[in-house]
Amino acid sequence: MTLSRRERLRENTREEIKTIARKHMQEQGTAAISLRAIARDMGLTVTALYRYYPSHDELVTALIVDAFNALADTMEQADSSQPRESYGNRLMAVMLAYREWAMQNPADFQLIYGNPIPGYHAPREITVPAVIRGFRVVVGILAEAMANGELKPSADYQHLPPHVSAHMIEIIKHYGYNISLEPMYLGVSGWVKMHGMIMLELFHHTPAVVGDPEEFYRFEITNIVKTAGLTLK
Amino acid sequence: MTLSRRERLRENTREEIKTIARKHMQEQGTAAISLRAIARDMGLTVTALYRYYPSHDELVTALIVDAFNALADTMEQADSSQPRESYGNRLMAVMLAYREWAMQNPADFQLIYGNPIPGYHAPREITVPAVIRGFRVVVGILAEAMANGELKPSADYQHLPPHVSAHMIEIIKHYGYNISLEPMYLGVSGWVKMHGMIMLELFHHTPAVVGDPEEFYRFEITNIVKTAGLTLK
DNA sequence: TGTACATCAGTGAACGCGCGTTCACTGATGTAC
DNA sequence: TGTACATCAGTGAACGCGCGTTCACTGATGTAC
Repeated sequence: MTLSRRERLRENTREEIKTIARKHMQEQGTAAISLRAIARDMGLTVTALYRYYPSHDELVTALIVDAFNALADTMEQADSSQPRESYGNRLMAVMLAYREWAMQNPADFQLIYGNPIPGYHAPREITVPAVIRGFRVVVGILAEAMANGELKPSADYQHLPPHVSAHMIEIIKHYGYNISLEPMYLGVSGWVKMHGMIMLELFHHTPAVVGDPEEFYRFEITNIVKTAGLTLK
Repeated sequence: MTLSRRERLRENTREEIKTIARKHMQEQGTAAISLRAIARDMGLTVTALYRYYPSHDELVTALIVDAFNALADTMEQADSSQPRESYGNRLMAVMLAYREWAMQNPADFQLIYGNPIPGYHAPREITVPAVIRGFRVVVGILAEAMANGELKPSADYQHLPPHVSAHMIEIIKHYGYNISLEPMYLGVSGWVKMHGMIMLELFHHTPAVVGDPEEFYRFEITNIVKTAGLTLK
């Protein structure tokens, strides 16, 4: 579908607004996204922005959706950069890409996973599908590995508390993940650790403890992958 | 050291200011700590507050220090609630207390571990010792367990990347932790996972995935403790 | 025990700045005949 | 191909609100002789 000249200009302006909003987030934090400040930077009056986003909240929502999608894009790319049958390497690549993206886009990461913006409530019907996309990448790799008998059966997950396993099975059905409980559990368990390391690094808590956060991260995710019984080539 | 009547009243007012600031944080987020709003709630003029805290930033610093200390208090109490020789149970109790505190004081947890407040920079010489206190509890338990031969030697930590192990050894020396590298690594590795689960729960990302975040948390930390070779009684 | 003086808590006006949103408008660009 | 009209981008004033900080001040409480 081709866009008219006017529509193209309009799209450009919408993108420019988001770009400047992101710059402000990097510099002042996610709470500092301000229509007036953006307008000032663009050499426009505030009111002009209302032609592009009907309110402050709509702009924030657009930024959140963009961030989730950019993160998922990065993960998908990392996945496809490795040979299909090297499940361990694919998982490593995805996890490294996840951290890499967070470090290069700290404000966007805070926007989607950090403190909520005061007074803003994300509409779940918009953000949830975007989260799913990223998680699906991890789950997909684990499912393929399992199907090919490369996942070490862990004693752990058989003792999962009843509510947790029931809910995970529910989720698997609901989102159409084509996997069993074990890879689902492994995915979540690895994800929370990844997330902890990244959050702590992002807010400068880990460097003081581990020295080199990237080395530490790499070490930890290597262990996760090995514990799952996957081999690295 | 006894305080005069005036000094006691003064201390009360300082505490009341912080209490109301915390209430505002819970309701509006950490970025919403405002001297004017606090004064309004107390029935005072803004300028009166300047008698108690010389600036907005000083108040925030006081809140941060309080939060770190309250968290460390909770951890120490949990530790001493268990028999001295039940290292596994002590560790479990401390980790459960850590989450419990975060859930009961979400705003304080965000204040110390979440997005920084725009324009505020925490003076490290004040906050760092407060962080150390909590970590020392975990490290202490691991050290005692190790001294009593209860820690399973893990193959993992021997392959720690050079920068990481060097830095950890440095930290052990600097803060006078009386432990070797292995319990230090186990402490950090467990901490980052704990942190990830709590952060995700705090911002409502996990419930959608694991159903019951507390059950999941308990399951994961039980595995951490068992993996370290500690027994639960 | 009473009085003079210092200390302290709190006031009120002001400065200079920020924000999101509504409204009636001007002037340029695109479209239909 | 030229003209009339509709669509769109952007303006400028205004509303009503928020914030931290400084300053000169009043009036109550405590202290020293």
